[in-house]
Amino acid sequence: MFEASATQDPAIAIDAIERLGAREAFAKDAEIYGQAEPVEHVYRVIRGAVRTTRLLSDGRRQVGEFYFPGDVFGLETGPDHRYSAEALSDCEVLSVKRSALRGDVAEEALRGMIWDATVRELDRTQEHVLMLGRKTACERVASFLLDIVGRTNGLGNLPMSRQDMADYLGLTIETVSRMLSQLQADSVVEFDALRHFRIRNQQAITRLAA
Amino acid sequence: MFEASATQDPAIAIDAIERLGAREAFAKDAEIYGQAEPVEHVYRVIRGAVRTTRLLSDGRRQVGEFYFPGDVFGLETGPDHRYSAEALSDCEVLSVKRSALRGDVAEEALRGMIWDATVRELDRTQEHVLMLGRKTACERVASFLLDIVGRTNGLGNLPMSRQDMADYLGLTIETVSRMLSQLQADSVVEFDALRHFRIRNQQAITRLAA
DNA sequence: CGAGGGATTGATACGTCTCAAAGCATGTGG
DNA sequence: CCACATGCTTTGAGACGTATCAATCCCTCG
Repeated sequence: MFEASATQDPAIAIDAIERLGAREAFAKDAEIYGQAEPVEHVYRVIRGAVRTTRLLSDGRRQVGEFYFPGDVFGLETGPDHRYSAEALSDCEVLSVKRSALRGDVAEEALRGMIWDATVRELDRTQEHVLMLGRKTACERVASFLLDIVGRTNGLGNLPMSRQDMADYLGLTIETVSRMLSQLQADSVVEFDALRHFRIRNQQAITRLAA
Repeated sequence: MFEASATQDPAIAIDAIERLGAREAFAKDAEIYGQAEPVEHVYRVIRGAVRTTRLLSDGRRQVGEFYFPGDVFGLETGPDHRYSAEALSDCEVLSVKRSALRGDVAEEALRGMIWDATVRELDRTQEHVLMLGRKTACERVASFLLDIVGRTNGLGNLPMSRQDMADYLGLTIETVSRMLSQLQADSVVEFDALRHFRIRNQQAITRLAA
């Protein structure tokens, strides 16, 4: 259960979800599932990007995570979703009914994939806790940019708005904007468009990410 | 794998870990495992309490979680620990070698228990993210007290220091202390000892926890 | 090309941190 | 059993970082 999935060919799991999964398309900002809805499916991003969000009663919003092609989401654990999931851009996802996973020994590979995804999710969530608990605004933004680059093959594309970034980083939109401006002024990164940047000083951004 | 564990008798899993696990005792502040050590065991608290912590390079500390009797910890996911675990008080834990879990169909119940514990861990970590990202100091402290009461059968015992609380809540020790004083002044809680309190106004603390 | 909404920048307010001192538990030795 | 020493906790004053409010900018899309 633990080490097995690390050593097996990931293509087997991909094959399993592709055989069982239904392809679905969502328009930008469409809800994929809602907070407090029952957990019925597991999803995998094919194209585009997805965010999960959670609302406090007075409207404060926290973004749980961003998901890119290949990422699995919807792994939440209770009977009901605690986060809702929305399309960041027009996107396509594969979805598999959780009930399809029960008792079928042939889908062991798919289970392994879900275990791996859960483990990765926990890992990333723990990193998120460290960031929100102990990093400064500048460090959070730097960490975020570095993380995005690492997850998207070095392309500095930001499919999310500044508000989404702020709600992920536990900051306001103005603070995010100021930090981005500052990083650019310090020649750490360079934006050639609102949502596209490149790293100009790898060493500096790595140090700033703390 | 998903629903199965929810419907099965938890006593079976408890039995499995008790049969396989080795009982170990740790003195207050002793390290159970260290950051960057290989992940070899899974643990369950028998008596006392445990904290997991993570250090930034410059010494800033984040407490990941507190664990009480019955809780499973050490579930971290990569080959190496990203958090270290320490005894909050003199305590006893059961530990099971992860390698003992591999390929043994008879230990399915134990696997189910680990799945459940991982899921609970993810759940709590997501709650932690929301708290650190979007709650005020007062709300964090109120949430924390409420959580502790919920996890320890209504006993308002705090086995951790103010510093541990601060590092869990992403605050300083002084701010935690001020918020506790304020909650007490407002008759929301009452401390009869440094580490023992009771809730005086359930409605108020629930509202403050946001 | 013009309208609209997101993003940036600026000035100020506020919450939390920092530094410092005093208070209070806990444990030790007389 | 008391007195003291030690370390943790509380309280206070001031500094700092981020939020808030407001105006302008500038992309994007129609």
